[in-house]
Amino acid sequence: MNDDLNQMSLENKKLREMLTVVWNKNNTLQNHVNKLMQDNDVLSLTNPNKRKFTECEEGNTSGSTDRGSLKRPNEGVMRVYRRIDDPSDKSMVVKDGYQWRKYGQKVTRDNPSPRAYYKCSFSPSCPVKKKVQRSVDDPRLLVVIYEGEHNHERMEKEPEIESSSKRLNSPMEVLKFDDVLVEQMADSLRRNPDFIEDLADAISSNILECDLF
DNA sequence: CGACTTTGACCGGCGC
DNA sequence: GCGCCGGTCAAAGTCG
Repeated sequence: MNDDLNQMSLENKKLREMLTVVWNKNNTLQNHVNKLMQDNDVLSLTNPNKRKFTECEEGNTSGSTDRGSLKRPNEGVMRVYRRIDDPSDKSMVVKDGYQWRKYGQKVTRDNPSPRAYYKCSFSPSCPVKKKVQRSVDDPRLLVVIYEGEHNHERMEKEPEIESSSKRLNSPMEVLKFDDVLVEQMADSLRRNPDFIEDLADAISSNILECDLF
């Protein structure tokens, strides 16, 4: 009886360790996928041949030295992704605690969904603008590009969560987002014969390792 | 009536 | 110089 219990607790311990490893790998993979999605959306929002410096990846401040007429890159430019439940919803409203006034909408060449232009309407002196457009790859994903910095406080303490647009703040929302990501990853990987082969190798080698354990 | 949205026109940068 | 394209303007419409 005690042997059985010891055996079970040992197996339990092994399983827990394996789960930890899998969990860590999953996190690493998800970070990688997020990064890839961001890179992908950068390319889909801006024509790669005519990419402007003002729309480069956030945080990249290299190359900020004055080179002729080139604008300084990434000054106050921030990119945010919002998931929406209903891809047919055309409102593209993103609640972020500030009040925005729409001043234009355009269909861009490389993305069939229109891009909406907003200005911060709280203060006439506030220079912040934002652009909202659906991702060309995933219509359920809104890409919001903020330009500039607010020179005033937020209007609302917390952004209101609407059915059409949600922030990925709560654990449940993160899980939901993760589910979709995993779905997409699995789908794309299933179509890759090399991956299936590698997966089979990895599983077989893993089974051998476990047997030796 | 004021604030906001819609939408066609216009402007400037860029490539050819 | 011309055409394309993204960004902005502004008049008209809509809504509460």
